[in-house]
Amino acid sequence: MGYWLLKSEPQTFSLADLEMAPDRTTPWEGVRNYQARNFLRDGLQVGDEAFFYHSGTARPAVVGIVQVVRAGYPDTTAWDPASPYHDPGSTPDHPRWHRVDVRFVRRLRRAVTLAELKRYRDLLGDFALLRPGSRLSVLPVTAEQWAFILEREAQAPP
DNA sequence: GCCAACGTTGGC
DNA sequence: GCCAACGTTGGC
Repeated sequence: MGYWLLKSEPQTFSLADLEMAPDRTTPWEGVRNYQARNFLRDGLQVGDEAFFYHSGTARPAVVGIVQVVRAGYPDTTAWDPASPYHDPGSTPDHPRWHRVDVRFVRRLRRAVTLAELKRYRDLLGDFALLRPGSRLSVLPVTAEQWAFILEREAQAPP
């Protein structure tokens, strides 16, 4: 089973929004970066778990856990001219962008902030989130990194 | 609001 | 294929 991290700006779509969504499930769509697209299309499998990460805030942090309930399938918002994610280069015959469906699992007992993760950079190894200038909105997490962040959750903030 | 990092575009 | 210009992301 794989582990991932999904970024979202809470003002656009927050963990609370997911909690209130029908079935507590949402398509993870609108990703328009090829590397992230490849993870969505080929990497994330049903049953995989992902951290829900809030970016673009004063306190960027891992705030929850979601589970993949549908593996990669075409992102139809790409060929919807009314969608902010419209991309005329993607067509039903040749979809360029993909999405997955994720379901809310739980909120973390406390947010584990980016600042905190940076303090433990040495213990986290090569973590995609901590790479300089990393802007990937979908990124892989190793089993060790996953376990470590859950350990941090169980402890008092540093 | 600023700025660094990065991806994409398009001229050549 | 190179590279400058531009737009976007996202932390601070």
